[in-house]
Amino acid sequence: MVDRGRRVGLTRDRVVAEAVAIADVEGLAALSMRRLGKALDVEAMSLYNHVTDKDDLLDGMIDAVFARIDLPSGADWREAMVRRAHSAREVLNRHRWAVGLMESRTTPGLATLRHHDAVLGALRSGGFSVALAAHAFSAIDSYLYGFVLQETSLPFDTGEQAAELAQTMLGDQAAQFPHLAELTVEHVRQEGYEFGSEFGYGLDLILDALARRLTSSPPD
Amino acid sequence: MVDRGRRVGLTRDRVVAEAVAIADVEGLAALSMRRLGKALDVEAMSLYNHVTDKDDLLDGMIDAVFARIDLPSGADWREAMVRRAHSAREVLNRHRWAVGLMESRTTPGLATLRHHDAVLGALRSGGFSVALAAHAFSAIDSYLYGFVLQETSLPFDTGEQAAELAQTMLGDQAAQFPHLAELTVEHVRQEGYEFGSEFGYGLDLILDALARRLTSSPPD
DNA sequence: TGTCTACACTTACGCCGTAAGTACGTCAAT
DNA sequence: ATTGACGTACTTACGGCGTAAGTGTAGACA
Repeated sequence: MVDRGRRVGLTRDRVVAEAVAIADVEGLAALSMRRLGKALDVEAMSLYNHVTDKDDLLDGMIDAVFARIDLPSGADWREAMVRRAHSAREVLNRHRWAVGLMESRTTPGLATLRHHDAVLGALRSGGFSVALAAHAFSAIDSYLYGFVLQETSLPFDTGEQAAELAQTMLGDQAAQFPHLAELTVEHVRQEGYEFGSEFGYGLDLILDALARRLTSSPPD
Repeated sequence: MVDRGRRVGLTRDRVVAEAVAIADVEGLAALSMRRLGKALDVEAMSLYNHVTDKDDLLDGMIDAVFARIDLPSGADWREAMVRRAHSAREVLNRHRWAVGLMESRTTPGLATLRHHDAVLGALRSGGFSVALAAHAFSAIDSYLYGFVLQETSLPFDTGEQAAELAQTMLGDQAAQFPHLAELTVEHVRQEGYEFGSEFGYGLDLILDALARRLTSSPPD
């Protein structure tokens, strides 16, 4: 029988943290209770002393991710939004499984609530009405999650790889999809193109429009 | 032995369509090869004559969803974008599993390519440069997917339900999250509020900003 | 010292995706 | 009319999954 006296006590946090680590390295699909137990030197069933469910574990993982995103800070609301958006993008990219998982989670954890509250707070003290803050929050977060969703599912990193892949995918059907072909040839196949740099452009679009609503304000 | 002479031939399309139907009604988690086989009156393994993998099946399902989204049409690019965005939102909402699944698919199907090509085409003939069309495409789709992602994971439909839920979730911690509390009380708890109506607002933000870039154009 | 509690353990069940091999209906060529 | 190849559905089996249920033991406190 294994020596369990000297065990460093398992905790929910340790379990969740290890689950995050496994999902990062091996993908969410590879995360099973048995795999997680092995990583923690414990049988799968022992994990259930710290987690009610696999679902509960997944909830915890999402919350752990939110805890790593920088809260917005600073007097300038716009700058604060930009910084936290980039932080969020970076964190969600480091944990590629997170966005896809969000769809199925419905009960936000503490860090998630704290994060959302801070974002709303930054907007409010930037002069946004409650209604406009709600609009801004929804628009920015939708864009953020959607962008990361697309970004993480891309099977390439650089523009060159993208162009290559696009060419083989389009294949001889290039004629059938002229605009995609055009995009590939004239835009993506540029020295130094990266899809990631699109992020700032779209974010600016939204923030520009919000700024205009804020100053020339009909309050809704 | 079962009568298999009179069988209506299985096809990839029939298999995919039934898989979509099951995922719609019972959720993606309930979709297993055995479950799908049962629905088609066939053993699980027979499905592999029409589908190389479960992954291949999932690819097919995503493509089937894209096939149901209206292509943009009409002379006015903005109106065309609005219509196709609403169509996409509606379709993705009817197949709640789709957005979450997109994250893990990397090889787009025919309908998907056709759809993306048409969107780019509508922008180009609306006067967008290749570069601006790329920006617009990325921004709009990110927003679209992100919005639906959030929308489908909401455990409520009306503002009242949302407010109720928010109140119980915040609980006595309302003081800890003042801005969320404020939002709930002053905004969400309105007669007739629905999160869904946020969609148009954010979309307008993006389209407004794009229109401005288009007319006062530095071409990038 | 004796009892209680917390936590890790074992076993077992019914699912899952799919590799491998088999049987049969259909149809073109003989 | 017979044959043979092909397409398709079938059976069996394997290793892995989440987790219900029950067991054993080390450490804390009386």
